[in-house]
Amino acid sequence: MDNTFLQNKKLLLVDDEPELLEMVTAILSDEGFGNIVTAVSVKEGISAVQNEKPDLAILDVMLPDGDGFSLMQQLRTFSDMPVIFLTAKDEAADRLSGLGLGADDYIAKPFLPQELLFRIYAVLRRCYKEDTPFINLDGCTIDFGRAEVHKAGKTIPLTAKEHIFLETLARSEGRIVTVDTLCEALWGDNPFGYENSLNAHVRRIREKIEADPSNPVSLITVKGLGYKLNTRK
Amino acid sequence: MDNTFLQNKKLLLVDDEPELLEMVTAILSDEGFGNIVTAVSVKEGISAVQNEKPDLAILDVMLPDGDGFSLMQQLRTFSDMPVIFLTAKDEAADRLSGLGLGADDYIAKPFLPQELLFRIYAVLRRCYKEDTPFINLDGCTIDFGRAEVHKAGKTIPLTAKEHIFLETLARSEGRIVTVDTLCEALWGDNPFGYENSLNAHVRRIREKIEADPSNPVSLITVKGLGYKLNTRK
DNA sequence: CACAGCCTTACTTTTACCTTACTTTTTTGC
DNA sequence: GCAAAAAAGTAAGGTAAAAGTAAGGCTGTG
Repeated sequence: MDNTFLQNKKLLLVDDEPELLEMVTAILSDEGFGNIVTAVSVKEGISAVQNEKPDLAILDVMLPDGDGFSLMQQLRTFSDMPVIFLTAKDEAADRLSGLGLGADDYIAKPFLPQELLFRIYAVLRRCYKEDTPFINLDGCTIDFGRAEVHKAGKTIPLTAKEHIFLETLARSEGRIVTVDTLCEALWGDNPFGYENSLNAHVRRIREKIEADPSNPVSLITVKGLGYKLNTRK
Repeated sequence: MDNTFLQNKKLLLVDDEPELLEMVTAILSDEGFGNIVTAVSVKEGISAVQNEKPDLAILDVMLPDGDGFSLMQQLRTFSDMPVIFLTAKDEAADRLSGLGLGADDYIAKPFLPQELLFRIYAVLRRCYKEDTPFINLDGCTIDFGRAEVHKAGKTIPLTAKEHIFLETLARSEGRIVTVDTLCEALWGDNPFGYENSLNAHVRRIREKIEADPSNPVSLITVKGLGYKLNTRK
């Protein structure tokens, strides 16, 4: 199983013991995670989530100014990021409060480095499996890492906008993505007046990924609703 | 947190101890899971996955004709369904083999029923949170995320108006929705003079979702009041 | 039997999207 | 910093699918 694409996810670690922070950070860096943020309190944790927007939070249950559970509850008011709890005491009551709140996993100290890593991978994999760097379409494959389309032996480069467009569609594999959502992904806060430009991009993308751009089989328009990307498993 | 939508997921339980199968099945049924399949060996497990296509597998590590790990490895050759291991001995080595293979979680016996449930929810939520909402009707299912009807193996696309119409009805499943409400959902602020057009849509929708459009069983008219959508299950 | 309310079907209109060529903007290489 | 190339955006005419319209036909009710 190739998990390397998960290593560029940003991890947030909240614990008040400096040695533990250091140890875990070391384990994670060794493994290849290059994007680790730490915090030592509930307060710091909250602002770290808001400012850094990590992809996964690993929270100690015991914190100086509260506990990991209340930190998580506060998080949940504005984010549904995955959360793993870390705790000194392996008590059933604690496990249940954490999992009951909707945590994704729970690890009791002391833990083996390998177990921590595996659990992190398991959670990340499930949460971000759509971020895989490759997808297969009917007559071609898209390599998001390289921003390339491979079709009939040829390699066709994708432009920036095309890349975002396809990524947005790929993230909700097969389901309809509205024009509004796409415009927002492409043009940000003020995504108005670009509908026509979107059309032009659709055409150009079809020329790259479809065998017959005028009769698309992968990038499908759903009149009045949006577009969808048919992936081939 | 509302997890009820996860309770119609199909669970596969593989264990060779009848009492444990029975106990876990009882826990799950009590909780509201209505779709539980069991198997007692690696061989049975494999064929259960192929025939029943469950959404989650809960595997005992010890099985008469092999172990849960090899069962999982065989599964992985044709499915990436989520897997939770269940084991008598809580040994680190076991945990690591399971998680290392890409299992989603690992529960040591004896476990608290609550913990089992929470971990099942955590895994299901993670894996199916983006599931498109869909509903089952008498002879077909409607996939709203894809705007498609699946009937007798065929996939029939829904148009924008049909989509809104069905969504409006589905939202108050089974109850009567007035013509006024429907018109407002379809034509917004000034929903007058469209009653006839609504009729036409009703007909077209029935052609898509009913076995016999002239004798509807799902999309029912309630004379003088409106329409209702009979859902199954 | 007459009427109301809905069904059915064929037909017309409309709208959302396609297509293409062209213009403007951004990026790249020298 | 400039010119060339690439990417992105704009505009206009075309088209087919979707929506709307209308007319005649059922069916149950008073």
